[in-house]
Amino acid sequence: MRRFNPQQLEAATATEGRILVLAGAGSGKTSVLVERCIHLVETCNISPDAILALTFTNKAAGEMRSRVARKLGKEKAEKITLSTFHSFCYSLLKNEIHHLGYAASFSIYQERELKRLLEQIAPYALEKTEGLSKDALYEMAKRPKSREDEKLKRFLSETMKAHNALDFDDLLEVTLQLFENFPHVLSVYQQRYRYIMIDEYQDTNRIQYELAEKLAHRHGNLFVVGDDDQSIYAFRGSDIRLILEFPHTSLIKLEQNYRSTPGILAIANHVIEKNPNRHGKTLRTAQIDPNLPHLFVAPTEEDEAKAVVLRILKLKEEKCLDWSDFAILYRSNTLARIFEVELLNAHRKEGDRFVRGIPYEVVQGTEFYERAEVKDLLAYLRMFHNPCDETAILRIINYPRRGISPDALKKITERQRSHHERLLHTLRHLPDSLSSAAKAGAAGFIRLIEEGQNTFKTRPLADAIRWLIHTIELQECLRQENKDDKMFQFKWQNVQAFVELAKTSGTNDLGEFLGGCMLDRLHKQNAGGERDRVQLLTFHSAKGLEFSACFLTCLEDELLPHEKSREEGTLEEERRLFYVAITRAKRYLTLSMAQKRKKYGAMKATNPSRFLFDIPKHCLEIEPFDRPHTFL
DNA sequence: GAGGCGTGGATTTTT
DNA sequence: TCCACGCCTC
Ligand SMILES: Nc1ncnc2c1ncn2[C@@H]1O[C@H](COP(=O)(O)OP(=O)(O)OP(=O)(O)O)[C@@H](O)[C@H]1O
Repeated sequence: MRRFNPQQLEAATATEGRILVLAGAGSGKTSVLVERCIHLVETCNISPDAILALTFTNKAAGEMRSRVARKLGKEKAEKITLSTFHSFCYSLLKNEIHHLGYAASFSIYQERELKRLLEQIAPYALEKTEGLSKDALYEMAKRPKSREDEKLKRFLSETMKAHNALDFDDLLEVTLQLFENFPHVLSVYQQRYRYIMIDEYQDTNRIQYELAEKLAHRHGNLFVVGDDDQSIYAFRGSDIRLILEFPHTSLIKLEQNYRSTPGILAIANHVIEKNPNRHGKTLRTAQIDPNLPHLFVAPTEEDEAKAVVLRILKLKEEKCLDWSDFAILYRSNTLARIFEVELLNAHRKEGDRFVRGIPYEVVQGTEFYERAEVKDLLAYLRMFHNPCDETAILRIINYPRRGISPDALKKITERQRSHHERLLHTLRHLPDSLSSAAKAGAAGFIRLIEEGQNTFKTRPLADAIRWLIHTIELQECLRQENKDDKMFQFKWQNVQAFVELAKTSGTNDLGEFLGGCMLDRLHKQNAGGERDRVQLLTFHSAKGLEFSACFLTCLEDELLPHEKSREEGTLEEERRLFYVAITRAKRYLTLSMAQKRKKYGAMKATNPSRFLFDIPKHCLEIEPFDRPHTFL
């Protein structure tokens, strides 16, 4: 706090009332939040468990906690409730959801799973379903516009309740319902959280707003910080008006940027200026640095990736940076692939040896959890924990094969539906028409569930998972399925990585572990291992972070602005996204694009992002493209 | 009931 | 390019 300017100081020490900090990128908003936590505890003697600080991503929450811990010590820092809205609601519901008739062991359904479920129930919920895609059904249930839509929505929520399951939106919605219907529950939390603060407030949605208002109602101390120019989650329901119209007792603006060089700030301003309807914020910097951001145009996507990697090697050497000072940013997750390949193949000097590969981390990478073998294991765990989770059950009811064919399954679910039973009940009382193979399979499956539940209750988590893998003969099953040994090895490694994840997750509680997997996308790198890695992430997930050197890649029309944004009419949001990305860089910023990129396997010519034309030429150092002479 | 093969559709962004 | 799903045969 010593280095804070007067406005920051004011914000960090104004503890009472409703305070809005509205300020541009890199002006120290998050720093203020951190110092405010410290000030409350150290100077005002507020108990850390009276503080609720909500962030947008788990990564941001983690980062904030470690910054607070540096000053307050780990013990006090851990007592602060510091998480995303979703994690906060999840933990709260674990304790309180019984009021609403769910069990604490509730599952969390992914969007995909919800869509699939909608397809299954639609014929029973609607008059006619032909011509309705699963996306259309999803839209109907989420934002009902007619009686029919309402019917589908109700049917879905009844089904979800029967499955004892929530989706991501439900975590917030159900918490709000709880607060509305059980005032005595709300009052406990209102009482407890005397100071509430929210980061990235420009990206909160209506429900988050209502939750915050309800929680802050008693003490009235609500502190929100944000930047309307960085609102990039409208597609998820965030509403910029919530910050612009936030009723406040005090408004504080921060105008000094401490993060970036003047050259970086200049292009950020040129880009965002082109948006109409802005609430003109000024950003100054006191830094002196004559360097300009760079721009290069590569012939192909592969050339672009190679060039980025070479630049990283060169810059690291020249400026003595760590790997983790570098970030490669891109619009969509799939683009990470190309850079991963080049990072893996890069040769570099370490001391006087040549080594292959640059350490990197794909931030928020969900690839691991997308793997079928991992999803299967998770489904087993979910089923043991919450036997009503029929999405999980249906996924693995015949995997590995146990004789329950699609035909048999149809008979089972038909009976289930006509008798209004739980799936497990039907599996215990099978229809006679089933083949004997299916009957035997179902009986074995029921035994497995019972044994599994017992095992997971009594044994340490990793042991129990090993038991599961052994019992279902997963290794043999994978070997048989994958004639290609390499593929088998790869999948088996993922299975083992999952066991490792459980071992290092720091919990033996199945529910807690599952929560971590679903909400946090726990990663083995999170749990330890080498931290110093080049960071690969989307423009979206870079929000709130900063890096010494940033590479903004794939800056092509159709990618940025994304072609889909054209139909949606969200060009302004795409421009804000570019602004967010630019302002992540502290010292070195390189923009790049490729003239040809593969689309569905075929090379296709590209055009430069239209946003590049918003930057005056004199603000950039435009590099001719030298085909990188690799020493491979 | 299992497994192999061929076709057509897919990719935005996240908790 | 890849994967999911449907159709076919054993
Ligand atoms: N008063 C200050 N003096 C020097 N450096 C500061 C000061 N305040 C903040 N900083 C530094 O400026 C950088 C940006 O701060 P911070 O991340 O808090 O900004 P922010 O407003 O939250 O940014 P964004 O909106 O982009 O998330 C950080 O590296 C921080 O340490």
